[in-house]
Amino acid sequence: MQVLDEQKRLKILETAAELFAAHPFHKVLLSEVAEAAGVGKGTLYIYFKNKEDLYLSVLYSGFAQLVERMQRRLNQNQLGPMENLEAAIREMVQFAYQNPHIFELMRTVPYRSVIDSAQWDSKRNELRALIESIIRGGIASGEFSDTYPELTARFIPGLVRSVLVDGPQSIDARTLIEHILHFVRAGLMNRNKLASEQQETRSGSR
Amino acid sequence: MQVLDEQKRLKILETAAELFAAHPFHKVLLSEVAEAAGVGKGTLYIYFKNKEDLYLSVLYSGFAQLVERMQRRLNQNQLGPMENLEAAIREMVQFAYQNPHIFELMRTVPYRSVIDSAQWDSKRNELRALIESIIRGGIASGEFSDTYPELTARFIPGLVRSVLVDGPQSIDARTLIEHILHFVRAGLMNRNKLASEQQETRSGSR
Amino acid sequence: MQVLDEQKRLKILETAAELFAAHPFHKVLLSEVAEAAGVGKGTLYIYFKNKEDLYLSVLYSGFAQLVERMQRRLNQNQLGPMENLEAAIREMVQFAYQNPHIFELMRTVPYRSVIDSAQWDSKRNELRALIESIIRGGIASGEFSDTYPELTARFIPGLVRSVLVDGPQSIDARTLIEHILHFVRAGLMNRNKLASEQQETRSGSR
Amino acid sequence: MQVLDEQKRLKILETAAELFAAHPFHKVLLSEVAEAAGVGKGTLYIYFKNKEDLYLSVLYSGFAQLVERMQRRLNQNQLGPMENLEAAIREMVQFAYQNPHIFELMRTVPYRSVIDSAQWDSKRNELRALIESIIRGGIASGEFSDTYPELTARFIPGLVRSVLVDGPQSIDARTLIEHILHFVRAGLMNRNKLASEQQETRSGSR
DNA sequence: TATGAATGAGGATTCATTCAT
DNA sequence: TATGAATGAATCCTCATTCAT
Repeated sequence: MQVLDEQKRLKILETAAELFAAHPFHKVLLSEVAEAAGVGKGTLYIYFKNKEDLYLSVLYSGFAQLVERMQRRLNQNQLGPMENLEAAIREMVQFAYQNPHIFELMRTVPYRSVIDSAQWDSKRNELRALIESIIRGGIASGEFSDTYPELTARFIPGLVRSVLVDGPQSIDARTLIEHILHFVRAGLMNRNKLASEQQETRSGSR
Repeated sequence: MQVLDEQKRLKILETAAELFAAHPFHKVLLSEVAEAAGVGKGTLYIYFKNKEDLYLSVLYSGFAQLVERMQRRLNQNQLGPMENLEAAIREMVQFAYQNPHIFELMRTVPYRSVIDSAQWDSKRNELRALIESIIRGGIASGEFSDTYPELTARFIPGLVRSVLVDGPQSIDARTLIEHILHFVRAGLMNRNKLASEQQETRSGSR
Repeated sequence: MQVLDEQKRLKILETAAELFAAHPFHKVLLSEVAEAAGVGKGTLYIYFKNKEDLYLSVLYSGFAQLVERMQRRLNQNQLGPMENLEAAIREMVQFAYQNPHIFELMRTVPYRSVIDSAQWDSKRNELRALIESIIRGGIASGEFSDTYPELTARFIPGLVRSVLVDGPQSIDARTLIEHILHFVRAGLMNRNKLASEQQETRSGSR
Repeated sequence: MQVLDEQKRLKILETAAELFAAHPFHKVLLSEVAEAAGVGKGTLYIYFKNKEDLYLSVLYSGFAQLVERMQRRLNQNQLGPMENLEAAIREMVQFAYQNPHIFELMRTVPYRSVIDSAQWDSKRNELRALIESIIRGGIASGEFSDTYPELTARFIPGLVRSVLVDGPQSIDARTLIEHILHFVRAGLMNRNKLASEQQETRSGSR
């Protein structure tokens, strides 16, 4: 199952992603995937062990993409914690709208299956860790205040997902981002710092 | 399809909920559901039209239960918006811990089906509407401030669910409730009211 | 896989036997077997695990039949060793003409497979043991002389089989039986006894 | 399909013989044959028309070898019919021990094929004819007595094979040869000649 | 000549659904 | 009403064969 033509593998993955996004697993026919990808049915079995492997590969690769995108974006421009968190949320929402089924999968891989699920778990943890590290950064710098950063790190993707349950069409991305940011900012806001700033402001205006 | 033995119907629903929560739709065999429920395969078709109907019924009945509980609690004691919201969240988390299977199923219906899934959708909307009405109540009374109450209403169950995907054992209910409440309070806090109250406080303390 | 309707199971087995006799394994379609047996394709899978299991079941049951027939015939009428051997050979040839593919299988089950192959080996050994016991009986009674009865016991089915390789049509059963008997009699003839009998005869005729 | 590299062709044949002997036709994959033979899958199609042709070629070449060896040995030293028969049997057993795969394949061709299996059949007939001619020679010279030489000619390879199905290790070649010879001698013995010789002997000894 | 990636016809197998009991 | 044996449409998957390189 060594990959032979990475280009072809990607083409299949892409095509399958579209179909799995549009229909549930058991309604997606491999014959359709093959045709849509412009390859023979047998070819699928050269690049993927079976239907399930193809499905999980779609999800894994999508997920890996998201994590990679977020990481790249964070490394790109060194910003403050809040800007980082905003960027992460924007990236996540954007990705979620483009790949609604990938995000749906964040619920965990449905069943302990073929694919090395340790690989999976680690990828999921990467996302969580990424968000958590941003939060902890903010706490360290005094900008954020959070008693349970590890819970908050799970909340954020959960907020994105909660809206997509009804399909992305139900709300536009911009609004969603804004509202999530509102909640996250409010929840992480350092009251003490805020209070002392207000104090200063009041003092200065006198 | 007049329901004949409500006890048996519930037993089937319960069993199916467990299985559908543990495995994806296409991996759940009706023969397994029947066996696990201690009925014959044919019996399933007396109580449910087909596999998909069974699936949707699981969702519907689960949500109906949750909604009913929440409504009862809210009617029980007439309180202010924040107390109501707190009660709703407590109820929801409690339910999630008691019925992890049902809550796990709070995901997209696997496919836009031939079958009329309106019934199930409407139950889901009821939950949303319930939460939303609490929020709108709070806005009306000036206690809350929220630009998109309909989004917030989706966020709340999403927060519960986001933590449970890794299994309820990963966090205790009390902590989860606290952290959700923290975020919800922060997000809904009426800054103006808060500010004016602080103003009053400061004025009064002088 | 508990047998449900033994009658139906036998019908399938019979039908499959005919088809497997007429065509090699991979040319026999289960759809054809099902149709010929007057059952649905799925029904085959109620009674047999899969195609291979069906195939091996055909062979095993055929083989068991042969052994049983031979045993019954031998028990029926208590005769001398030579008569027994003749009866066994007649039975075997007759069976071979009726079930050419079963006999072909005496070569050992093609590969260590699904079916409990210990069951198989024991059945094959039964046939061998049956013949061998007849021979040993003859040796004990002084009618036969054989240095390697265990080899001879293998020779006899081998003789039957050697002719069937070209298909039963190549020679008629009667002639085959005669010729096999000729060889077996000659090979097992007790020369000493013969000689002494001849001696007696000559003596008596003087 | 001009043969290009006889060495490679033989390597393929050898490998295929092993695999076809070890597994039934439909379980032998050409990909496995190719790999085991150390050639590409496509190469098989340069040397053989298709899978069936490969199979038949294995049989043909195996038999051709055996026939050739036997013929060479018979031509080598001009002897009497019994010595020839003995030599043939020794050669056959020896070959069987050296090439268990080929001998194992001395079974019915799996199916009456599209492909012309006449070639292979004719090789098999050559073996038979060779043995038969020895027998007929013996009959002509009065040394043998046989009502069905064509059957006997089939019996002899059948005797060899019957023992080898359980693996050659089960019996040593020398014993097998002896026992086969015993049966063949006994079966072909000219009773009249024997009788008259005995008569002579008795007469002479008086 | 040699290769092995690609192919797709062919067929085994599954499982939701039916229905005689 | 309850059952589970029977069904066969639906579909995954295999593997002999081809052909561009």
